[in-house]
Amino acid sequence: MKTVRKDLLKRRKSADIRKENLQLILTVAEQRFAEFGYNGTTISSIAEQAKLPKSNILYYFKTKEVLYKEVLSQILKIWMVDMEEMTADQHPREALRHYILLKIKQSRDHSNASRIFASELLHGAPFLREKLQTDLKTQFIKTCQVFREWIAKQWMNPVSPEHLLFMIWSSTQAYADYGLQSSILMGKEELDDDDFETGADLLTHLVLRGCGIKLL
Amino acid sequence: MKTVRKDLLKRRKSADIRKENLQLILTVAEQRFAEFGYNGTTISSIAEQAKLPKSNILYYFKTKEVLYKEVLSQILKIWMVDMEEMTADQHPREALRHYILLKIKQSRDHSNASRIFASELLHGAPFLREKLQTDLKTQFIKTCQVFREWIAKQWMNPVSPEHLLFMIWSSTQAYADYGLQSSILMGKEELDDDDFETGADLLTHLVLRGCGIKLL
DNA sequence: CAACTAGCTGACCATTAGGTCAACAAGTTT
DNA sequence: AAACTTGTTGACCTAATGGTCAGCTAGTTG
Repeated sequence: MKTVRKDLLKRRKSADIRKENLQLILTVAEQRFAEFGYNGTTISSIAEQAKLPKSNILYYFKTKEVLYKEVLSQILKIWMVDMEEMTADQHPREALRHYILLKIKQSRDHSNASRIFASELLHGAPFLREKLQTDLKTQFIKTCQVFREWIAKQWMNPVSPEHLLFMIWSSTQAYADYGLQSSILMGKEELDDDDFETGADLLTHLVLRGCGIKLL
Repeated sequence: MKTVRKDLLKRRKSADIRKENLQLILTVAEQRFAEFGYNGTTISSIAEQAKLPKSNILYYFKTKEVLYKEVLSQILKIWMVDMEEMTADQHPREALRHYILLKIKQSRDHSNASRIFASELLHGAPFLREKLQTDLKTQFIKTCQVFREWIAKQWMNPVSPEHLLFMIWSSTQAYADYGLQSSILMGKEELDDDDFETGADLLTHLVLRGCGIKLL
């Protein structure tokens, strides 16, 4: 295999090799961690699936913990981006609708990342605590502030910003976390596009109506 | 210790011993599994916390898997009870409000159980799949049917029963699963009674208004 | 109280997992 | 192409973990 590649595609530069392997390992690791959790995932199993020897994984990531943290840090970024887009000058009708849609899409498109994040929280966020207390908290406070301004402008009813945000997070997150349960209960192999759409619609509707936001 | 107990409380009967120890082990195991997951929990750590020798745990539960399954099966029961209470002849206003309240209380009072359940689902429900497909699915279908009848009676808008139920599950469940995250973000040690109440109120409000159920 | 059963436990074992290392191969630089 | 850096890997080590077992003690029963 490798010799073939070498012959066909010339020799790979060191920098490329590094980049490719890092990416490969991170991708595979994300899959495994999502499915089996931190303790349930072995370096060997990652190696096997990546078709690399175990030692090679350890060459790029000194320890399993380092690898896991690397995976995690990428996830938190993804998780926070969408929130930044909501600003006080937007109308909550569009802003919330948009945010909910993005968040549900994320559950579909980055299901592994979402699940790792959830699992981490579930078990007390041992590796993520600090970042939660700093990065995410900052963003959280900002977003709550946006909600408060919307309330001040009487664009929405005075609901608790914190709890509203939790509620949106959990409901959207659920399409990743509990996607399996849902599909089992509905007798499907997997949730389909329609499910994600119905979910997004329902949630948007509940939130907008529940917060007394005019639907236009 | 033991000799003291024996002297003070007479000798314990075999049956009692069995019952007490089983209960003790199950309780401790639930704590550990909730905090560290299946793979992250060692029999030794359970033994240590229960102040029993490891062998004694293995005496009552042949394997770790057996113990875990026993913990799980108790959980699913708890998880399903509340749902049964909703029936078509009740008005959704009271029925849903009541259900949401119970479910959130459950997140508070049985936080460990809730988290184990969540973790199990998150990782593909390896030990629970069957029971989901049978017991829970049956109840799920029943409850969706109740929702449909409410819709037929025009007591609520025609929303997707399945997705509505998912949404209630995830939002209430969140107070157990993400309780830690929430408290970190709000700068508290723990979620307090007030939080649970605010959460329940908000969610109830969103659901009732969002489903067009008259608030009285 | 003798025979029996249930509860208890330390010593032991096999497997596995994370991680090290030394030696070699492949790229890079001068 | 020699010297050097980066990438690769199998063999090896150590610690932990799930689980067994033989022998013990404590309750039960005829």
